[in-house]
Amino acid sequence: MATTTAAQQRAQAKVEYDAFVAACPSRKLLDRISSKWVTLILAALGNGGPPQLDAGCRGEPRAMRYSELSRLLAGVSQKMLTQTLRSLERDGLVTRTVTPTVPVTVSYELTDLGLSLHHMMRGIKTWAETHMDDVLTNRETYDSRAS
Amino acid sequence: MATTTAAQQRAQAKVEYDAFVAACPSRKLLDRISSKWVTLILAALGNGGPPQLDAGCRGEPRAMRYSELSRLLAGVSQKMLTQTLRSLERDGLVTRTVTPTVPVTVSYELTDLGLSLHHMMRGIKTWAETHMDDVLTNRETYDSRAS
DNA sequence: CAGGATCCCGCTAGATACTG
DNA sequence: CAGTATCTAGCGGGATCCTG
Repeated sequence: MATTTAAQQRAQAKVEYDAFVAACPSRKLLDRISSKWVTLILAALGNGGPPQLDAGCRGEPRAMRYSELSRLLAGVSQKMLTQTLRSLERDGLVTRTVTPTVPVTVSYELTDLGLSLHHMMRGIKTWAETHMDDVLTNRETYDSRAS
Repeated sequence: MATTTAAQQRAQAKVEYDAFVAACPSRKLLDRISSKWVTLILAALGNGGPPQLDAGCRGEPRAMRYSELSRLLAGVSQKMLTQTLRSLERDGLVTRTVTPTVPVTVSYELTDLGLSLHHMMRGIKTWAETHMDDVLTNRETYDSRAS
């Protein structure tokens, strides 16, 4: 007979990862995915590129080329874009497909895992955009009070 | 008659902020809220402290004292905790209440705005915890393939 | 107890230049 | 086109000491 019961195993699995604990790997994972560029890349791939002009009409998730992403995420350096994409690929959130044309074509696409994270994070970018004015107002009052 | 129609104003408001644009203030805001400590602080205040042992039973949002937060967010330095709380207060996401006892008592609580962001972000921490194993597996296969 | 103020280090973002 | 390589400045963030 096993020394650990099924109940004990379930209990352990339940608290297996806790990001409140410093040493927990999920803390590191949380740190990686809590980044500006990750949020924007997921939003780009998950919504099928730039926001449509006839807003409200969000695109489907689709593969995008490196240069497309580079153009859409204005101001991102090549290094950061490549680096972030690599890390996402390593974690299994995106796939990297190389088509040996001349010149070579590389496209990125969300995996199912990446798509599930996108669903969690798509709201963040929107939240920042829609509540920007509130935050700006709050800052003004805060700064004026502090004198 | 105004030179801008209501429709034009609505159209402008609709694309007022876009985090894909480098110069947009929402890009900076996104950067601020996309941080490990922000995510964890919001999770702490929004779920009323540490995860209940009888899991599934999430607490209500409630005020927490500085020392409570400090204990819960294992490994956070005083500097980062104070700094992050200040920034959240300035942006109007949390309130800071000082009770003039001896010694002084300081508590933090989510505002409505902070609560709305918490609803967007609560999933992130959970996602990291529940998909940790998947990610770990993906990393292994990635690293082994790359030789 | 709840910070403020400093010092300081590491990393990492960003710019630039080069390449298959 | 889609990167890699290299360098550097800046700052995120930890450690320490101090205070109301």
